[in-house]
Amino acid sequence: MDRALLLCLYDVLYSHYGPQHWWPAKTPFEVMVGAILTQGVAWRNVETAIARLEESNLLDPRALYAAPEDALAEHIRSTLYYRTKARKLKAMATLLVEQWEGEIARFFARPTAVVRADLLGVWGIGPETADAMLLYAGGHPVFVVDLYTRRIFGRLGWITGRESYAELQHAVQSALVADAPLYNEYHALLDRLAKDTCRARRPLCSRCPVATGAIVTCPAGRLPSPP
DNA sequence: GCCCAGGTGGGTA
DNA sequence: TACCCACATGGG
Repeated sequence: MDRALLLCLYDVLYSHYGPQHWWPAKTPFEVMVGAILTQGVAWRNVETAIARLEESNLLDPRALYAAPEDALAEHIRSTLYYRTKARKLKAMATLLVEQWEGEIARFFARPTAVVRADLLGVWGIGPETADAMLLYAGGHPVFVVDLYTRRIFGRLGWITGRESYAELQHAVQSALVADAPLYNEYHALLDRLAKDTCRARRPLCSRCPVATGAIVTCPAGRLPSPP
């Protein structure tokens, strides 16, 4: 992954869209809950579930840990696979309460690799969810690779699309400095771009700043034209 | 009515 | 390892 191209794309997106203010949550624990609930669904479906959990005072590790799984499931029906996700939330709360007394800050205040291994050990938390939690709840400098990231990089011709999660993450992280605020904003901007283009079934070359001419004049001046 | 949305775990070849 | 499938709502 080319450092100059990555930074160029970032600059173009940031100047076009501005800061995205991710993650939209009041507490780190709410980020962790949201990271599980958003698996495989659009964020708007998650918002109603988060609101219902908040109304019932369940956006707290101990409260979630103590709540019956079936009752929990009813609160999050809007997020698809709600029974599965209720089980995932309980698994996460079990780790945080039984091993960390519900103290999120202390849980994250360890080396990135150690926290990541703990998260990946929880049933229902895979690499993308673990990294979203590390970055947006714990402030750890890990680049989150999601479907949107793959689509954008793929359409720019930067990747083949067959790379593994770890390969893509390593490619980005080794090209950029380890910088949590940068990774935070970059991921959010890629998401925004993808929603404006890929998901709307719109070609990358219309309505997309990558092809509006901004790229052509970027300092690196080497971004390939979209197909 | 039909398709798909910010993933993960489990099963099979 | 590399697919394939279940999970099971809501909006376009």
